[in-house]
Amino acid sequence: MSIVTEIKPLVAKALNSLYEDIPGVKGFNESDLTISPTKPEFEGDYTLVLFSFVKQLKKSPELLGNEIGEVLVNTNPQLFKTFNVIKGFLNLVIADDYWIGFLQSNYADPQFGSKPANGQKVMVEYSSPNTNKPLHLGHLRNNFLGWSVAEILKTCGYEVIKSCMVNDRGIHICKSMIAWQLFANGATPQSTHTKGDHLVGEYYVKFNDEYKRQIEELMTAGKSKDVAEKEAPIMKGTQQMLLDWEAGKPEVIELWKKMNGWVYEGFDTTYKRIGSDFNIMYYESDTYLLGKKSVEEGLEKGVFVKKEDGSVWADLTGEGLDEKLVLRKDGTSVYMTQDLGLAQQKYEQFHYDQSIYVIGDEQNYHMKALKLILKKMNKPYADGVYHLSYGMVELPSGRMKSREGTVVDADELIDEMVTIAAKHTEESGKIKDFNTEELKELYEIIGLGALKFFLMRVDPKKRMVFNPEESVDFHGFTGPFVQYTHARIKSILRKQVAVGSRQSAVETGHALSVQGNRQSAPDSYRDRSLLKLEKDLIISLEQYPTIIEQACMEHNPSVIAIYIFNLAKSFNTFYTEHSVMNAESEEKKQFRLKLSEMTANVIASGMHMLGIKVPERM
RNA sequence: GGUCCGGUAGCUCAGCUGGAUAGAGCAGCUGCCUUCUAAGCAGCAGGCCAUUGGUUCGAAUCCAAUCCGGAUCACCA
Repeated sequence: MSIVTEIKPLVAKALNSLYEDIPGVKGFNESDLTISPTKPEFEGDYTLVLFSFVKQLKKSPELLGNEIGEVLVNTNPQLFKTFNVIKGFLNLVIADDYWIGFLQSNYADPQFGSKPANGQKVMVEYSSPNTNKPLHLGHLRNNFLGWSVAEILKTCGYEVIKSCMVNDRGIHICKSMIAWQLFANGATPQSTHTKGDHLVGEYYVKFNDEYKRQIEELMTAGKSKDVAEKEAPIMKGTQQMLLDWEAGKPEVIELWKKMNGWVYEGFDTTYKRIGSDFNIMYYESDTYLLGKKSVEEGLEKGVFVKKEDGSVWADLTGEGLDEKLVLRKDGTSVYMTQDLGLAQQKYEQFHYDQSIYVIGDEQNYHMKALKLILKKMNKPYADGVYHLSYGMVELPSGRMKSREGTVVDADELIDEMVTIAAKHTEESGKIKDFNTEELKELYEIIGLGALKFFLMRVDPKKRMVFNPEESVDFHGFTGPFVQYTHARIKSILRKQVAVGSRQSAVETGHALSVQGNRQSAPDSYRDRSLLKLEKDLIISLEQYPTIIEQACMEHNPSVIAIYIFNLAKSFNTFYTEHSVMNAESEEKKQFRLKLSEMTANVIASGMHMLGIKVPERM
C-alpha cells in the first residue's frame, strides 16, 4: 500500500471526527482529498490542499490546517512527525522511522512494485510488419511500445499473450515479387550477401522506379496520367500475379514462399536483436478470408446492410462516423472484414478480457469503427478492444517518406547506436578487462538501451521528432545515463561483498529495524534521522508501485522512463554528496547500502519493463 | 468541409482527474575528479504555457471561439 493511500483514510477520519457535528456538513471521503508530494521549497513530505473545505466548513485555511494537522499527528505519531500550514496547504512531515521501516522491508525485493496475478487475460498485438521491405524507425517505436506494454501489464498481474499479425499477402507483396522476377537474375540473400528483408526491399524499390519510368514513357506517348498508371505493364503484371496468387498458381505460390522466407530470416535476426517476441503469429494469408462469417452474422442481426450492387456496409452515422464498407461488391474482403474475423478468432482461442492493438494513429478512425461494429454486434469482447495509438516518428526535416528515401532503416540505426556506444565506452577507458565477447554484449546493451529509451520516453500518443544527433547523445535524459547509475551502484555493492561483511550486515541490520531497541544504542539514535537527500531517494522509491499502476492504466511506458530517470538523478545527487562506504558510522553505511541496493533493484526492474538491460559495469 | 489529435524555454519533451514561485534534458555560460565509476554533480541564463473570452477563492490544466500544424473521412492497406 502506498503512503498516499495510507494517509487518505486517516485524513478523512480526522475531518469527520472534527467537523461532523457542524450542521450541513456531510461526511468526507477519500475522493474529496487532494494529497500530493510537497514542493521542494517547503518543509514537509506530503501536502493536503485545504481550499476545498473552506467554503463548506466556514473556517480559514490556516485554522483548518492547524486543527487537522494536530489531530493527525496526535493520533498517528508513528506516521506523522510534525506539520506546518502555509497559506492553504497543510504540509505533513512523515516520521523518519516510517521511511526506514519501508526501506527495511523492501530493499532486497527485486519484485518490489509488482502485483500478484489478477486472473485477467490480455492480448497485445504489435509489430505487424509487411513482408515487402525491412523494418524502419516507425516499426521500432511500435515494437518497443508493444513489448513494453506487455511487460508492464505482466507486472500488474495480467496474463499476457503477445501476438503478431504478419501482412504477408496482397498487392504490395506482389510488387517485390514481380520486380525480383524481372531484374534479379536469380539473386538470393546468399548470392548477394544481403539480409533477406533488405534484398526483398530492394526489389520493392525497383518496382517503384520501373513503374514510374513506364508511366512517364506512356505519358510521353500521349496517354493521360490516370491511364498510364493503369496501363503500365509492370502494374498489370502485378495485378495478374495477385489473381494468380489467390488462385493458388504453383509458380507464384512458390516464389511467394521463397521470398517471404527470406524476409522472415531477416526479421528473425532483427527481432532477436531488439528483443521482440511473440506467443502467437497470425498470417494474413491464413486470416484474410476470415470475417465473411462475421459479415453474414452482422447482416442477420441487422447491423450491416447490403446494397443493390452486393457490397455490405455498416452504418455508423448514428455514432458520429460515416458508413463503413465491410465487404466489397465482388464478395472479397477488405481490412475491416479481416479484423472482424481475427477478433472473433482470437477471442475463441483465448477468451481475453482485453485486446490491445498497437497501431499507428493514422488508423484511429478504422479502430474506432472496428470497436463500434463489434459493440453493435453485441460481442462480449467489444469493450475490451483497445487501440494503443501512437504518433508517427518524424525527422527534423519532416515526415519519413519511403519514396523519397528518407526512411531510417532499423538495422542501420541499431548498428550506428552500437558503434557510438563502443566509442564512448572506449573513450571512458573504464572497462579494460572485458574480453571481446563481453565488450560486444556491453555495446549492444548500451546502444539499444539508448535507442529504446529515446523512443519510449515520450508519450506514445504524441508524434515525435527523431533527431539523429540528439539520439546519439548519451548524457542527461537517456538510457545510458540510467544504465550508468545502475553500474555505479553495483560497483559499490561489489565492494561491500569483497569486504565480506555484507551478509551479516544484511541479516542483522538491527540498528535500522523499526522495532530496534533505541536504548541499547544511544549513539545510533542520531543516525536514525534521515538526511534530506536520503529521504528524497526513499520517497522516490516509495512511489514506484504507484507509477507502475499508472503506466499500466495508461498503457504508457513513458511514465516508467520518466520516473526511472528522476530516480537515477536523485541517486546521483545523493551519491555525490554522501559516501556510502565511508559513511559517518557503521549504521549509516548499512543503511545507505540498503538504499543503494533498492535503487539498483528498482532501476533494473523499471528498465526491464522498457526492454532495456542494465550492465553491472560500464 | 465533417471528425479526431496537437501548439509549454532556441531545440526535444514533462506537467493537463484545476492548487504554492510552470519543470527536465540538450544547446550556451561558471565551477567541481589525490575521496564509492565525471556517461556524473552544483550553479547561471533562458517562459505573454498559440490568441481571445468564460467558469472558479484559484486555470498551462476545464468550457467556447479563433489562428496554426497533423491525421482521417477510399469497393487502399
